[in-house]
Amino acid sequence: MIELIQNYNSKKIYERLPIYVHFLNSIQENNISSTTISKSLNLGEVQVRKDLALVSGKGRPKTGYATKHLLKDIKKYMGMNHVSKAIIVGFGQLGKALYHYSGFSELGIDIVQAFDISITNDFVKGIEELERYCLENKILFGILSVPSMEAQATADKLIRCGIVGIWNFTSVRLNVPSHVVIQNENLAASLSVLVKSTLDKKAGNKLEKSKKTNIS
Amino acid sequence: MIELIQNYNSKKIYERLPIYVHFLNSIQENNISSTTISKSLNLGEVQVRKDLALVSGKGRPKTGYATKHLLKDIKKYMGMNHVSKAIIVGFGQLGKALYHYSGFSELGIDIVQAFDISITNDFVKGIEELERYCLENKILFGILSVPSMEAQATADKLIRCGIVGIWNFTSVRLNVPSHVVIQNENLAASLSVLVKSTLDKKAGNKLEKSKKTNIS
DNA sequence: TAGATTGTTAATCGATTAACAATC
DNA sequence: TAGATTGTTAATCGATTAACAATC
Repeated sequence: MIELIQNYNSKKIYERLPIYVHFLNSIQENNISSTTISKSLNLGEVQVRKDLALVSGKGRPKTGYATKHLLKDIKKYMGMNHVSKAIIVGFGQLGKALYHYSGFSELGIDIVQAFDISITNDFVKGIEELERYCLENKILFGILSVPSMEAQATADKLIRCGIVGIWNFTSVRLNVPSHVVIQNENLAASLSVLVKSTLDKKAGNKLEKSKKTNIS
Repeated sequence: MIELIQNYNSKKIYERLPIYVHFLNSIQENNISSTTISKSLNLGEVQVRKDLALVSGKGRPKTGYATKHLLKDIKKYMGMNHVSKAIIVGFGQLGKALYHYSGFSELGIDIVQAFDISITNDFVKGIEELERYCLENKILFGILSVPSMEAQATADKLIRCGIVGIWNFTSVRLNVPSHVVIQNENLAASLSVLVKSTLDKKAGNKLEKSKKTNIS
């Protein structure tokens, strides 16, 4: 008999692991249990345990996990043990806000430079310097916060500069070659989801269901 | 025989419908096919058709959907046919960027006012005016972009003001009563997902899998 | 009529949760 | 030993995709 077990680790776990990292950084205890984590973060107890088992599996019954050790394992798994350098293109209000956002560094991400067509202050370089800068500094990640009109052209340029991961804040659905990863951050759509979910709940639906009942 | 069919409409569809709205607003054609939509937005053809069937179901073989009609049906389904008023608390760089973000209005969302502890310009009111403003104007949605330290206390205050949907940009996992909907927008975690996914792809994994093979 | 396109059922894939055995 | 907690398998739930019938 041949048995094939595939232990998938879902994409969703990638969203939760940074949350654990942030939490573990904030506590003092040397040991922490999955129960405590799950309660603090409003996540399922089993889910937390499964996540941790996948990336660490060094928990001990009764005592839980060694905080430091767990943190190290999660960071290693997520590639946070070395710094990932990212640049921003489009230094409007959103680009500026992201540039100064403080939550990235504990996750091993460093926004090293911003670019824009107009140089408004010391933080930003002109777009014409983009290519040389990215190639010289081996930048892999780009944050796209330009006007929609320029989204695709700018993405194309980023890819020519060696960027392989694009965080896309524009409303344009980018076309990119298969070696490039796009993460869309559609703020307007996201707020819409909140509005609709809230209206659903007010109307008494968890999620709307339509039910057909056939009796034959 | 009793047959029970439940036609779930997933949460995920709520993320796609605004994307369709934006796309439909951008085209000139009177009719549009699901094939064209799916190609333009890089979505599965069947998925688009299923989404549209759920909210409209007025497509015609050979011609597709009447653009105007489809747009109306999606908007109605999502509650975009009336304006949802939202306020922002925390007028730092991120709050400012969101306040001036232009993508919300076509989705029926209007950010009507910003609040902060310090009144830095004409757009913002002092936090002490929050309660009266929200109650008087029947505000249901709040955007939380305050420092993490004040996140929970501010959320509590919002809820006392009648807010039932909170778009949470802080890294705090809020505790709220069951009638309140939270949508977490964890920017740091989101960029982490991009980094990890990109590193995966570079390493040649679609998604990492661990395989156990037992032969007995 | 032929072909393009919709709409729906069934199958597959992916993610979470429940149950419970293992262990410190 | 008892009890708290981990780790894992099986079951359930949710979302997408494939196959194909219906129809303009």
